[in-house]
Parts: sequence; C-alpha cells; structure tokens
Amino acid sequence: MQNKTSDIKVAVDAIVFGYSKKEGVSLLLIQRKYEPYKNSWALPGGFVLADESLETAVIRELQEETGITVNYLEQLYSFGEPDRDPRQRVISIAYFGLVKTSQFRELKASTDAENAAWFSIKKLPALAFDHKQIIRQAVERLQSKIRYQPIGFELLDKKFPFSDLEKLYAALLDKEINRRNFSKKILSFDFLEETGELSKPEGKGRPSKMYRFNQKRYKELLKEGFHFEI
Amino acid sequence: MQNKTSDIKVAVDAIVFGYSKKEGVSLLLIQRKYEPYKNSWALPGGFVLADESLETAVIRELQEETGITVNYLEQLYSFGEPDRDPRQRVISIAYFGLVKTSQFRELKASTDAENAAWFSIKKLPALAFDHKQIIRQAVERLQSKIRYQPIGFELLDKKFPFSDLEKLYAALLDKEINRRNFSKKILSFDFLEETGELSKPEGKGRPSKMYRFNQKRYKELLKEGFHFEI
DNA sequence: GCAAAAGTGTTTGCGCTACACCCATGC
DNA sequence: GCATGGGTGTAGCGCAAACACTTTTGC
Repeated sequence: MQNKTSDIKVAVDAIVFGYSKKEGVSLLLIQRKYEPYKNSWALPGGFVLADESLETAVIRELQEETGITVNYLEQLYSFGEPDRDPRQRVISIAYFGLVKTSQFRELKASTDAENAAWFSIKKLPALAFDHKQIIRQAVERLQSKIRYQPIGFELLDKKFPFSDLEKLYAALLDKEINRRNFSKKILSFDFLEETGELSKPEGKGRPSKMYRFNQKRYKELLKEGFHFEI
Repeated sequence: MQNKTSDIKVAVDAIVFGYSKKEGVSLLLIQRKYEPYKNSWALPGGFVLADESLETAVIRELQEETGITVNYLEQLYSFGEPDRDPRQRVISIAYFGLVKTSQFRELKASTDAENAAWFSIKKLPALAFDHKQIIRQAVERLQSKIRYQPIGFELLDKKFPFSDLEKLYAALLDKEINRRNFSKKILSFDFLEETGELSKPEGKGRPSKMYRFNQKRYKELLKEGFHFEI
C-alpha cells in the first residue's frame, strides 16, 4: 500500500451569521473543550458520520454544539491542505448559514454543555486551525451574495421596518446607502409586502410600516426571468 | 466505535472545458476501465493521496488520465451524498478547469493508455455516478462566471480575432450578441491589446485585427476597484 | 461587382444618482 | 415647537440598446 488514501477524515464546519442593530453582523463560535487548540474559539463542526449527508452533518453538529437551527444554509468551500490539522489529515467542507435575529438572541438558553457565543465580525478572537481563513472567505461570500440574491431577509425577523433592511445592507457592505434610492429599488422588485402594522417607535421619530419578504412572489419572479441585483 | 467516521474516502473530479468554433463548448471525459460503471464515460479524477493538496491531486489525475494541463482551475463544489458511489462512501471535491483551444486539439496525441475524449456539451453520453449532476452545476458556474470574470480568454488562444471572443460568448450564453455593443463594451475595459497582426481570412470577408488579453493590465484595473461585467 | 465579415458613428430612452421636501411621532 | 427618523417627488446625467453605414477581403 504505497499510496495511502484511506486515512483522510472528513469533517464539516459551519459559518453562521447573525445580525442585530446593536452588534452588527455577528458570527457563531464555540470554545473547544479538547486538544488540539483546547480552549481556543473555533467554528462549530465535526466529523461526518458514515451514513449521513454533509448537510445533515452540519445541521446535527450545530444543534449539538450550539442549539441553533439555521434558516438558510449553503455549501461554501472545501478546505483540504495536508497540514491544516496537526493530528492527521482532515478535509473540511465548510457551510455558510444565516439565522434570524430572534434566534440570534436566544443562544445562551440552549447551551450549557458547550460554550458557544456570538462575536461581532469586527472583533473576532484568535481562532483554531485555519478557521480565520475560512471565515474570511465566508464574509466575502456573504458580502457578494447579498448583492445578487435576497438572502438579507434571512438575517432579519419575519416582519421588519424598512430601515432595518437598509441598516443591514449598510453594515454588510460597510458603506453608506442612499435611503431614497435604496427603498425605490427594493420596493420596485415587488417582493416585499406591507403587513399593515406600524413599528412601535423606539423613543424618537415617526413609526415605520412593517414589511414581510414574500418568498412565493420571489419564486414567481425568478421563473419570469427576474434578476435581483443591488 | 459506534459512529464510524474513518471509512469515508476522499476523491477529486475535474470538469474541464474546451472550446472551438466548430464544436462549441466541449467537455473532457474518460472511459472507465474498471467496475463500477466499467466502460461508461466519466469525469477524470481519483482518490486524493495522503500528503498532496486537493488541487495537486486534480492536476495529477488530469495528467495521468488525459495528458492535459489546464491553464485555469478553481474549486467547484463538493459532492457527498452517502449513496453516490455503490462501493463505499466517497466524497468528491469537484474542480472546474479551462484549457486553451491549442491544447484542446492535442488531446489524442498524449493518451493511448486511457481512453479520453472531448464531447460537445450539447451531446454528452451517459455518465457514471452522479457526474451528470456535477457537470450541470459546472456548466452553470461557467455560464455565470463568464459574465463577471474575464475567464473566457482561458478558452481561446493567446492571440485571437475579436469575433472569436464574440462567438465564444454567444455559444456560452446560448444567445445572440449585438456585435457593435459587445465590442464597444469589451474594448472600453482596456485590457485587450492589439498585437498588430491580422488574421488570415478564412475564405471570405475582411481579415480582423488580432487581440491579446493583457493579464497585467487586468490586475492593475482590479486594484483600482474595476469590476468586470457583461 | 458582389458577397461576406470586420470595423465605427449616432440617436434614444431607461435607470440610477443626487437633491429636496413633507409627514408622524415623543418630549 | 422642535428634534428625530420615516416617506416620497423629480431633474439631470450616463450608459447601454438599437440601428445604420463604411471598409477590406476573396472570387
């Protein structure tokens, strides 16, 4: 057996983003309980079981380690440099997930076994393995994907004031947005609907209409050849 | 050892595209010599060795099985459904490659051990494993990527008449292109340079100027914040 | 001269940008 | 009333689509 091929382990990692107006864009991390990198912060994830799909493995690990259920998940990239894990060869298929702000807050309740926490992507701790690089790639994917697919809504609550969407885009793209033009563009797409409700004013200013993303309408538009683009 | 994780094998597959005016967009396939799917056509690829990177594995397998050296390569996606290989669990990291037309023609010379051939993507044979699905995804990637990254040049010769580029885009996007507007747009990007030569007219019509893609200029433009988009 | 393919100029209209103003709320 | 943030109208500019015409070759 000259060319050993069977001792490569297969793992999955999850890069899960959340968002709040206060904290901005945040990332879900766990604190490792074992060597290597014991006590370091790292991406949630683990080895794939013999008969589960990759996606199932991610969902399972996220549930086990953080109690979180994502409402958007897609494969990001596979990382397989021979030396990325000091113990043995491990290739990791990284998945990219988004959770709504309501879930985002509820983290602590469901996690006492593992130590899991949200970190603002502007203030990340030192990270295990090549996870820093993986996260960089995930942030790039998020920033580019938000421009041509309406995944921003997966980070907001079901109902949200329009200004929340605007602030989210400003935070994600890290630049100011022209309020007038942004709302004209988004509303012209015709996949947002008013719920009829008004937001309770948070201290100051006029209350805003609440909106809801109409998934069904969006799917219809896609069939008609519509292309989302910011 | 209740949860077996160590018996998943790791493979790579290559989806390599070529292009010629006659055949259009073509795909490189090999004919399998062993079971399963013996004699079926399949993507070139194979298991990753213990100490090589994923990309190295792809390049090696392509060389061994087809004699081809790609001049563009990027990771496409990882496929890992538990039942995608009848023998045992195999996850495959698929890579997406492009070769220039000159290489594209030279295939037969370097391959007598394996049976390798180009197939027009409009007339693909039956395929082993889940390779049909992988190819579909690769074609989608090619079609979308060609619009926002100048990878089309990787499918043409170093020097090419402008109309070749136009025909390539028409073939890839499967729609007609307005000659005037296409050339205005591409030339305005300022990363094509005239070589000064003229094409030998192929029978009829006026000979055309030959162009060359200026990689260095393109990199400069990127630094200045330029964004390619068709 | 004629057909075929390359090369170029110009009008038109849509969409994005920029700017300006009005409305509803809490204090 | 005033400050704060939400909501909307519109002029102007730029760019891309659409169309038309000229040039150079082989026969």
